[in-house]
Amino acid sequence: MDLSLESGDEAAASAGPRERARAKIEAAILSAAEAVFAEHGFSGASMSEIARRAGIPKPNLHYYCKTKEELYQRVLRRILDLWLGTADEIQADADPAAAFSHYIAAKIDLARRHPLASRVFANELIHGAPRLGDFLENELQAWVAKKSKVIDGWVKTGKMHPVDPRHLFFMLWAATQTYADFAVQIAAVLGRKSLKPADYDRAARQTTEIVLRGLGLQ
Amino acid sequence: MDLSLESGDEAAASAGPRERARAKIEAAILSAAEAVFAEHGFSGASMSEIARRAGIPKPNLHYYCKTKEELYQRVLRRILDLWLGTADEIQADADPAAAFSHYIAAKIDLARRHPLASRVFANELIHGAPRLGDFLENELQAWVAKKSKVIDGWVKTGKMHPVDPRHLFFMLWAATQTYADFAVQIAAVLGRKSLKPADYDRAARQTTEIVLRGLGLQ
DNA sequence: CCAAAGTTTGACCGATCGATCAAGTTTATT
DNA sequence: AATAAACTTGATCGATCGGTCAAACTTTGG
Repeated sequence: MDLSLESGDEAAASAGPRERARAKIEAAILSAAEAVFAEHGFSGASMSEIARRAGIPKPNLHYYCKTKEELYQRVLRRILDLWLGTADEIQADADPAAAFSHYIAAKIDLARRHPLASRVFANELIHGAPRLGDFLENELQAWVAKKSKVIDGWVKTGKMHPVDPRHLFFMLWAATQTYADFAVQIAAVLGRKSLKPADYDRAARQTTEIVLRGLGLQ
Repeated sequence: MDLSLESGDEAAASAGPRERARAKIEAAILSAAEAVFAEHGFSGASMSEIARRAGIPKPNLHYYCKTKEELYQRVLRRILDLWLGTADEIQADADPAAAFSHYIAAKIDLARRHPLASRVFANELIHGAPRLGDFLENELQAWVAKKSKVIDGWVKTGKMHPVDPRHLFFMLWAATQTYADFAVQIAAVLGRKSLKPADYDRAARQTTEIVLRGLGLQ
């Protein structure tokens, strides 16, 4: 049964103090790394700063993550799983209006709760995704193909105006993630130091309205 | 009249071979710098690689641009002017539907013709705009305020559904620039090596349709 | 034709980077 | 208690970075 199998990062359920300490340190490392990678990009991020923010000496950081590349891959993988976890509402038997409403709300909520993750991913894409492996061509494309079939179905049954589902997703991704990736710009235009909950709410409401009406769902 | 005033980069109209050579070199430098900054970000970009792509030795690059910071500022300034130059169609006496159509088309055309510029700007925003000075708070905010008044006017005269113009701009910026900033992702999902003209056309058409209908303009 | 100014370039500098090492400490096992 | 394994850390390495220097070369103006 192998109950001693470590489940990765944080699920140190019933374990000795060593496992628990290790889980805590690895969590601190991943959190610090995400912040530094989001702020400075891969090249600009330094292992020294990540170690400092995680509260450990630099050689100790290398003990847990052999190379900067490996640390980045760990951070990235966590983000990709977060990314693919959304949009379970878009299914054939769902109501299109409700599904898109929920999707937009969920995506903007993701931007609010995980802005650093979004920025690391955006940074990776901007620079040509040199460290993303085959995620885009395999996992993401399959994800889009599956959801596109659902939307094509809605179109064929006259439930919404005809659209190219793929470009629709590009638009939804962009319109929602912009509130994480380009938050500085948005905050500056809105005259704030940082975005408030009301800003995200208004963004979600207006984006939903325009998109639903634009798709003939309202 | 001071006809000898150099107008900056390339307008070496009637000048000696030295001025013309200088203009050509500076153009090569800015072009190379834009490409390298877009690909690697500020920290990741190296003066050596910029010099190599511009076809000159590194000390010669420093002769034309004292520091990496100064070179980046020059590249950035050129991009910001390009950015603010769009959207002259959004004016009080214009037809809203035509104005938004033209704006979306112009923005996507900008993404197609200047993807590197868009990526440098996006990269700057993602990392908190540490080198953007007061552009966001001054120039951009004023730009948005001016255009927002126009849109507010259209709303008050019942020409379109009520919206918060600022969030509308966030959506339009995101939906159009995504075709430059995240072109790798889009190309991968569409199953292409790089985006084709038809992709941009379809993007512009569908984005325009959804937005116009969403704003009650169609 | 000559001196001054502008331009080019190989060699080099200190700083910082990712990564390693070796010696230490702490914890788990028997 | 003893041994092995896991973990910690100051010191240090070679590589690369942005930037400089001084000596050469080229154009310009008188």
